[in-house]
Amino acid sequence: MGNRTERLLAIKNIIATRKVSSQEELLSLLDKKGMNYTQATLSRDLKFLKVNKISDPEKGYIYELPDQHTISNEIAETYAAQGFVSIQFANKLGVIKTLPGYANSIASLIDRAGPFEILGTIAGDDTILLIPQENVTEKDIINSLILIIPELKNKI
Amino acid sequence: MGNRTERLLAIKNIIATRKVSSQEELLSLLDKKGMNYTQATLSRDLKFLKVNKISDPEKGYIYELPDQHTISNEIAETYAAQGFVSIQFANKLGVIKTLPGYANSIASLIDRAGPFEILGTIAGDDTILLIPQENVTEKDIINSLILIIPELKNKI
DNA sequence: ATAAAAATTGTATAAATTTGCACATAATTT
DNA sequence: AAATTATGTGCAAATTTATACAATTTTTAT
Repeated sequence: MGNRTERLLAIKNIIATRKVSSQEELLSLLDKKGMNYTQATLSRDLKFLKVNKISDPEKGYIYELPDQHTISNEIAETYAAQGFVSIQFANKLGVIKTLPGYANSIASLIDRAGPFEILGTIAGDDTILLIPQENVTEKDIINSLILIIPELKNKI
Repeated sequence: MGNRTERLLAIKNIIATRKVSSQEELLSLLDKKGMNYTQATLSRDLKFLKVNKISDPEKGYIYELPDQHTISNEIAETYAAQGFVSIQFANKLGVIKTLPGYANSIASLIDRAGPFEILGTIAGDDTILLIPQENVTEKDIINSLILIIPELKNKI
């Protein structure tokens, strides 16, 4: 019946709007809207809606609608990979060379992904300094970079 | 017991490589590599690595490294929004007009996101036919589109 | 319109994940 | 070097999420 559809829409709406980190929480938010169901139903709904649970600095983990994610793709990555020229290591530091002007955007991509292998980066105009975590090998660093920008695989 | 960094790398590696859908499963995969810990440790590790749990058609939900996602929506989305011209509704159907040649890529974006409000799409060269789910309003459809391509907000 | 099949949901329970506590080990300070 | 502090981990309890089953409603086919 229309009831389920209505509930699914409400759930999508809530999750798109606020940070929800458990089904119980979602349950009580729906309750306030006069829709009252049980946690089991929400479990099924979330699966149906393909809702993901993703890391959030504030609340640990929160639900997220799948759409957002799925979107970004080759276009973005290709664009990033385009500016990448090379990477070399010396004295436990990594140095990435990029086309002029690309360093900052690539570095920010790395920073945003924030893999634990990489403590941080400093970017100039066509150079990125990359500070690795201790006990992490060059190969580990490269793997984590490829994970962030898959197209790099062909350029390293 | 090996060291933590080594374990974290192994976990990243496993998750990047295969579809893992529970910590127990991950536990036994590590076990096979001679690394043996407890599920509680993995729980903490996954949180540390900001690993997400995302919907997967095969295995229900699987772990995914955060990198992939986060990458860079703007570029891809802007690109998509660029081709969007208008949307209109008639007889319970939606019709999206796009710039010539854009219809397919935009439609595939919608299909990939697969919001339940939209049963499916059919794309020509500059037109997308959009078949809504029953009992879903035009506003619901538009909201779900905006969720997929936020930049559309200004063009609708 | 009616019987059969399919879908929806709650209840109870199982399974999966997180967390408090205790303890060991490593790092830092004095 | 001793003392203090921080970090990592297992265990068990608590919390959160998923599911088997049964009751109920909706849909489909006859």
